[in-house]
Amino acid sequence: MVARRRPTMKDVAAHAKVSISTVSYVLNDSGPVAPERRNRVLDAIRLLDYSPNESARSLKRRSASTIAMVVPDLTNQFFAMVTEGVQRAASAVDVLVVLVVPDATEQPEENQAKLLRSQRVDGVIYLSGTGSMPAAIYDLARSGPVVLVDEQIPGRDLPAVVCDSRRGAREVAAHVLEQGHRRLAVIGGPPALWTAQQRLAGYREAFAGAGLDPDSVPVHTGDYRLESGAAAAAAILDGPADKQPTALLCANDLMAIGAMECLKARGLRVPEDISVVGFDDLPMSALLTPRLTSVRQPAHEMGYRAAKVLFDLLEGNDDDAGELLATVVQIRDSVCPPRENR
Amino acid sequence: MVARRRPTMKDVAAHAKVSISTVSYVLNDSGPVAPERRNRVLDAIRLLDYSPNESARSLKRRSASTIAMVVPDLTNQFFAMVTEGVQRAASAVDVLVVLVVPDATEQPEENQAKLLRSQRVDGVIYLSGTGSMPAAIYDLARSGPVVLVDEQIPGRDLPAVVCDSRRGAREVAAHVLEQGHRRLAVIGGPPALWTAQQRLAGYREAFAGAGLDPDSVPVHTGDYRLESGAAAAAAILDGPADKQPTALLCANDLMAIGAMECLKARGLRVPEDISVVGFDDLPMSALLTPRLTSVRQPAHEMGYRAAKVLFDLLEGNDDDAGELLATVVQIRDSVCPPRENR
DNA sequence: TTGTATGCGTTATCAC
DNA sequence: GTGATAACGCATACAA
Repeated sequence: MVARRRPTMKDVAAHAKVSISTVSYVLNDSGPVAPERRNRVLDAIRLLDYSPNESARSLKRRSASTIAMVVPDLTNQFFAMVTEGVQRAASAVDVLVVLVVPDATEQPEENQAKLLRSQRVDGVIYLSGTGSMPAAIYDLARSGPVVLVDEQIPGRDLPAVVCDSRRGAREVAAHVLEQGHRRLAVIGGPPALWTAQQRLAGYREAFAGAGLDPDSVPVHTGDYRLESGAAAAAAILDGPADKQPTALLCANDLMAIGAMECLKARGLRVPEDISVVGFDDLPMSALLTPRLTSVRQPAHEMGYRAAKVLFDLLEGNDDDAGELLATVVQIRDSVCPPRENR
Repeated sequence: MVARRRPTMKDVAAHAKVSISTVSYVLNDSGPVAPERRNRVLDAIRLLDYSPNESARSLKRRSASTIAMVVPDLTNQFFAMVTEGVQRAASAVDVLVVLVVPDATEQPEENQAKLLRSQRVDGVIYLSGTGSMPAAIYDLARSGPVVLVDEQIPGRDLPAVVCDSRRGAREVAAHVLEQGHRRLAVIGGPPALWTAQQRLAGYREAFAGAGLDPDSVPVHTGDYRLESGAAAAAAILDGPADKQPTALLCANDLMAIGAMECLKARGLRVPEDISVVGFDDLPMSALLTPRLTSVRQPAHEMGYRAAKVLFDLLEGNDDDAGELLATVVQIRDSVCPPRENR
């Protein structure tokens, strides 16, 4: 393979026997050019297999046509879907998406901030998964637009695209209550996370709506990961025998799955012995045994919208949007009436 | 937020009362500079919160410090893990990864080729998932380095990082045969895909090794997706009642899962009525009921290695590496001896 | 050791 | 309609 130099506009101009500016004009039709000469240019471009050097363009235009997507863990299908949504929106407008997966063992702050300042990306879409980045993030936001997905930072008002988690949580909880459950337990997410707070709030609304004292329902705190769900379930089962819950409300599917694993390991059946619901409706959740009742978030759509918001911001439109996307409860097999009602 | 112009080297130079080149020298320590002046520069940089414009750098250096990762579907956890591996390797050397998820509805060829030619990326890591891109890919390879992951193109010799699928397949199949199964059926992947061919070959080796005529084992062709596994299973069950298989060898987990769904829907139990094995060992596979016996591929490692190979190529080292990575069979609950041996 | 000047490939301004 | 030409921000050969 001969490592030949890529052709530049100059080469094209020479071949087409026109000036460089003319080539530029046809490339961006940013100026008038006689039909005949335009064709000569087009031909030369094809002939030389020319394509513009985007680095030079970026330099000139002061914009990289690139955004960054920060995501904690691609293996989580929910995050993967959000990311795909971002990708889709970006590629529709010819924008590149660079993937940033902060390594837990380093402190990403400086790196990410540097990335944005380096002008290699015009903006960033941020999904921390932990809710723990106020300082770093906010620094970022001073150098360029940042939009949050699936989370929100209480104090500061960064644009964010989120779901109505509270409503979704209220609805699944209501479903469980309708089945007759009265002794419940919640496995919640990281208290620092907005979504975790919202879901908890939603559960409590449902409790109150069903005449249950929200404060009477024990809340076990997890971290949205599978293992923490299992641990919480174990803690619950190890609690006083006389008030074992008949249903577990888990703030996400991963923890619900962990909880189910734990129950299974202890010989308990779901839902006959204990009902379980999750949140997120991961693709895999419908493949479990029993199929997990959950709340679907439009993950792909969230990513897509977030990207749109970012693009708006980049174009100067201060269209903060910010409506809550809708969730929908997926009723499946992991819930049934409690034993005493059967 | 005042949209102030980002500082340039010139500004730094002015503040530090040195020339532009001196600033450049300390930035890349590409030249000698007196300690005292170096400090002045460093201070100015900090003071102005300066960071170099990477577009300008790319233009000058003729390299973007960016690679592209082409992946068909992030929702597939195997692909997600490979991608994370790539990301990890890249961020270790300060290289950006742009994510390309070809939309099935467009023809990606031209777009991708253009991306590479535009010099926004220095190289590409390619994972088609379908094996169907000879032309487009090969075009790509003329404009810059391309390395394949988890696949290989028969005719042309592009660098590729793959696993020893054949061996893994041989080993699971052997495991199944050891359990006493003699009536088997294979649900294979897309015949165009190298991995599918390898796995099929591995199965056949095991058959032969167990004294079975490889040609006597029916092969149903799927496309590596869940639905196709279900369809294939349905086709098998609808076959002649007198030679129903006692075990299903599925060329990947997704199809195995689809098959299990189908079996379950028809009231068949796994593994009591029929054993099932997969390939890939997706994280979710160990969470199914029954837990799926599968072959683990070091997905993360594959991505990591692929990125390494690409970087070597970019630095001119023609280190094609190319050893096969090892797989390891994960024996779990979806296989048991056939009924007649119990 | 330091500074000046030129070029990287494009875009855009301004004469012609 | 068209074509010089000056930036864009940085790196570097070369002169001082």
